[in-house]
Formats: sequence, structure tokens, C-alpha cells
Amino acid sequence: MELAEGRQKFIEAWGKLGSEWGINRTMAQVHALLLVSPEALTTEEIMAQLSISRGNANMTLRDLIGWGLIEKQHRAGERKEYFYAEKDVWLIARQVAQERKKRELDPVLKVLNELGNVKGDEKDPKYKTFKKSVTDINKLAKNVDRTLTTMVKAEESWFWGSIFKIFK
Amino acid sequence: MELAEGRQKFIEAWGKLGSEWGINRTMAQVHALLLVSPEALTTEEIMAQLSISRGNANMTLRDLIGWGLIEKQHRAGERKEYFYAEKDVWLIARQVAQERKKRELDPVLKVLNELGNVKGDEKDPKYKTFKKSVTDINKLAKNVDRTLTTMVKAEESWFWGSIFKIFK
DNA sequence: ATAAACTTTCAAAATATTTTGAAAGTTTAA
DNA sequence: TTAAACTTTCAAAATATTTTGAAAGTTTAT
Repeated sequence: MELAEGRQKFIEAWGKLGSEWGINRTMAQVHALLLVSPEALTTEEIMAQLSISRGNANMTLRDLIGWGLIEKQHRAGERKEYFYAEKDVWLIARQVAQERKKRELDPVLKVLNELGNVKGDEKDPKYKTFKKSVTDINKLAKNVDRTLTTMVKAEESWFWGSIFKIFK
Repeated sequence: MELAEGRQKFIEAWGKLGSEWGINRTMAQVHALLLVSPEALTTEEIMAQLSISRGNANMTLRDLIGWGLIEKQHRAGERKEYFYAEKDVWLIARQVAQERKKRELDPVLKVLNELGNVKGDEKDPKYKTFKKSVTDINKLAKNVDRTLTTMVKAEESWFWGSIFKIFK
């Protein structure tokens, strides 16, 4: 397979995976494009390569910066802004884990904790089932939370090394 | 907080989390409703409790069965079908992990492996950057894959126990 | 101060996803 | 049979999300 075709396939696959996991397809594609670009790109280049509008490119790039996945670069003597993606995949994974934890898991944990205070009759099957499901999900979510927190702080080789030492 | 309010909050929170993670909001809500229901429910009851149409309920319930999260139950002398949710949260988590791995991660791993065969000039920065990103993502994805495979086979207490023994 | 170069905004349009509900299909009891 | 009870289907409608692009805004050089 040729490089150009490979790049295209990569961008498509990344976009598809993103959309299946609740991340805007275009955002994932712009990120993929920057990941395979050795040099920083301008908005114009990104628009052209992915056939997207200026507005879409601008918003998407802003979001990616908000996720901590890309950065703006300036070049001496030039007005244009260039965008460059962090290439360290473990750093990217940790960044995504951290952001999603903050935006999505933490709010749910908050609700689950509140739901621990729901009062009711211990004899009532409805109450018992509610309690059990909420408590069990809360425990699971806390374990996931704790693991993500560890991951976000960890070195890649240490993290996987530790995991596979046990999961051999 | 009262039970009725708690149930409502739980269903909403679960629906929101689902939609953020690429799972249809209604599907997550129906699942949440069944999770807090001690008894199996009929389509009619689910339609009423969540104010959704018959068609929507039917499709959603079919999907949930496809995910292995609920089952149909029949009662002697009754024509109606009842739906009951598995309540073991660890089993649910493993089931979801297994399905999403199969539907989403495995296809991407296949593409990433194919992209390992892309030919090019080792001196070309474009080629080098492409190779590095694809290779690194592939390694990460394989580690995730391996961890999920272990998780899907594991007992809950063993799994978390092992993780936290190291991540203390 | 002006204007060219560039970026941002956001209402409207396009697209994608979800939901509806009536009709068609199926099963069971009599 | 037949008809009541129940389930499934799917085209159309509703809703939600994404994208567009022209206008407004900003920055810089002169």
C-alpha cells in the first residue's frame, strides 16, 4: 500500500472509532491528519486535505486545543497560525483519559454518591434493587476512577508492565 | 431523597453517560430502568415509564438483548413477554467490554495491522511520522486489547485486587 | 489611519440519528 | 377458522448534531 492511501485509511479509521466513542468524526480526523504530519499545518491546509469548511476547521482546532492534543505554533515573520499535534501516544491516551474522566465520569460519580442517600423501606423490593444496583455501579465506577487516576500519572512502560505482570 | 426521584435521577444520569459514550440514550435509559426493577417488565410498562413509543421500545429491547444485557421471560398462562435485566454489575461491565471490543476495537486493530505494510522511503519525514504514529497506536491498542481480554475472563475481586495490589 | 491578512462567530443549511405509530405479521385460545 | 392479544417492521416525522460560509472581528505592517 502507498503512503497516500495509508494516510487516508488511517484518517478514516480514526474518524470512525472516534464517532463510535462519542467524539466528533471531524475532530478525530483532524487529529489523525496532524498525527501523521511531521510539520505543523495551517487552517488552509487542513481545510483542503479534509475538504471541510473554514468554520468547521476553526471550531474543531479549538476543541482539540481544549483537549490538550494539539498546539498553535507561530513562525517568525508569518501571520498564519500553524497547528501541531503531540506525537507521544501514551501522553495522548493519558490526556484523553483525564479529560473524559473529568467531563463524564466525575459528574456521574457525583450523582451516584447522592443516590446513596435515597431513603426507603428495606423490605421494599424496589428499594432493595435500586440500592443494590446503585451501590454496585458506584463501586465499579470508583475502581475505574482510581485506575484512571493511576494511569494519568503513570509512565507507559511501568503501567503496562505492572498490568501484565499480573495478567500473564 | 425519595425512591421515585432517585430512580428518575439514575435513569437520566445513565442515559447521559451512555450518549456521551456512543450508546443510544434511550437504550441506556431502558437498561437503567430494568436495572432498578426487581421484577421483569412488559413492553407496555417500559413505554409508559419512559414515555417512548412501541416501536422504539421494541427496537431498543432487541438491541439490549443483542448486547447480552437483558433477557426475555415468559410466564405460564400469559401471552405477554417480560424483560429482565442481569443485575450483576461486573458481568454487565464484562459483557459491554466484550461487545465493544468486538464491534469497534477489533476492526481498528485490523486496519492498524494492515497499515504496518505501507511502503515508503525511510528518509521521507512524512513516511517516518506516519510509521511512528501507526506503530505506537497499534502497540497501545494491543495492550488495551490484551487487558480487555483478561478482564472479560476475570472474576471481579481478582481483577481489581490485582490492579490495586500494584497501583497502591 | 488604513488596508491587507488572517481568525472567529453564528444563524442557517445540511446531514445524521432517533422516534413515532399505523399497518403488517405472528401466536394462541376457543 | 377466526379473532383477540401481542410483536415486529419501517417509511415518514421529529429531533439532534454537524457543517457551512459570509460577515464581523482582530492583528500587523506601512
